[in-house]
Amino acid sequence: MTQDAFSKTLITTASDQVFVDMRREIVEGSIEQGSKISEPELAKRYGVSRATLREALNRLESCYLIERKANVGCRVVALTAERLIEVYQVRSALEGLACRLAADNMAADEVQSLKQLLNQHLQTQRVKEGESYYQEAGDLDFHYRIIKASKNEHLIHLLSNGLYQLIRMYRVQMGMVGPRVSKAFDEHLAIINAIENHDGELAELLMKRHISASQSNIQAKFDRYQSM
Amino acid sequence: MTQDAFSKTLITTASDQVFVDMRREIVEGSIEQGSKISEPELAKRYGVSRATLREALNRLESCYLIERKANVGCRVVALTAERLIEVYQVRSALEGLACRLAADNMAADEVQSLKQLLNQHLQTQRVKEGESYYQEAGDLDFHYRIIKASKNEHLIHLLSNGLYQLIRMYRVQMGMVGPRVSKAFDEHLAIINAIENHDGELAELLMKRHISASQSNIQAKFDRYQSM
DNA sequence: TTCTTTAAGATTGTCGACAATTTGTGGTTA
DNA sequence: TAACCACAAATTGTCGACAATCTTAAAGAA
Repeated sequence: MTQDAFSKTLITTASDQVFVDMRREIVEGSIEQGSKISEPELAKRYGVSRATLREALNRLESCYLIERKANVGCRVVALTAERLIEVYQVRSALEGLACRLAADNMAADEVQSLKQLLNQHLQTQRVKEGESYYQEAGDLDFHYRIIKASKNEHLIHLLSNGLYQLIRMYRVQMGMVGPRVSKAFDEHLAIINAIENHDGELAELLMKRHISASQSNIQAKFDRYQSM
Repeated sequence: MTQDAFSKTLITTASDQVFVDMRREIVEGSIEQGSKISEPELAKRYGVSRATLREALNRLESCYLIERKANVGCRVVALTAERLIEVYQVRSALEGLACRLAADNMAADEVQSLKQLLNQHLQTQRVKEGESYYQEAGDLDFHYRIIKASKNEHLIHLLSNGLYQLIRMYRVQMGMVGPRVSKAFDEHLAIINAIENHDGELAELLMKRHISASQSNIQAKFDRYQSM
């Protein structure tokens, strides 16, 4: 899988490595959602001490991938329909804000670069039809750039380090890969235009609508998944 | 100081205690903003091992009160004008959402209870004029109830455990105590009315405006503080 | 049988010590 | 003088072991 912009984490220490590895395994489902986590077992598996593992667990907790209870232990987050709605409500508000700020702040060359990304994205799409990871990474990169362009460090952190891994987890495990391609492209284009015109209000509205559509899409998959 | 609803944390372990204690000291300024944190020193001061202290530091990091760099250490967050703006932009978006959801979800008796809180709040205000903590706690409780009424657990967690301690830190250390009392009361009342009428759109707008006013207020204090 | 109690097992919380890395200081060289 | 390097001190990262707590399963009472 090609790595998306959200997943790039500077790895310095052993616990960084464990954190990144576990994050990937949880998001991709290798470590099953809702399952209990045994500290001794995982420490052995990653070849580190429990202290190091616990450091990683702490960080996984702050990005909402695991939940802890004192004297009881950790559990991987469970993907429920309710949580999906909650997360997307929050995402909509935050990314709407990011998009409005981006419309205010983004320089002309940044907008051009974003347009270029979108075109490139479309090309890849046509050539590699069916290979979903490119699209997934592409979509994420688009959102990432806009979030970055908000220039609001707190907001950037909240979305990149906090929310997006959980969103990815839903998308990956629901098998969100193909269908919404061309439609999402048009929506992205409309958002860029609003940003280019520095129309923050419109940009925010379009982004919220875009995310709302994404939510409906994933929710439909979720319902199908549930009824199997 | 009377404790506000946001600060109530269930204390089970030693690191819970250290976490709550340090949080209070950082918010109130006993541990100076921007100062470096020495793990051995603080561990000794709280009478716990470094492992326990580090557990607490991890949690302080996830509520944005300290910042860590690998192999370098922790530093208490620095209260800057830029960060204040960033935090309030995020707060406005999230609490606006919370308020809209509350307007959709809140039951009649919950609304009554909220009205009652506001009245009680006003009484206390008149009696204890000058004693600022009541007001501070009262205002926070008002916001807390609305956030809770959103019924969105993710949003609740994001605001209560994530953002509000940092907001409190600004308010406490800037000495936000007295002046905006009666005006804030009217704004609170208008918000309740919108919620009672289940007018989510209006409730969101009013809450955002209320927070925006709060921001201007605190920012003015900040500028005065800076120029001293 | 069903509910409560109790004890054994397993898991998490905490500790002190060691290893790895960074920081500060002093000396050397251009 | 200024820049660079080397070394020492201090700090953070990591480890294995012990203490406190929870879970489970067996034994006993209603």
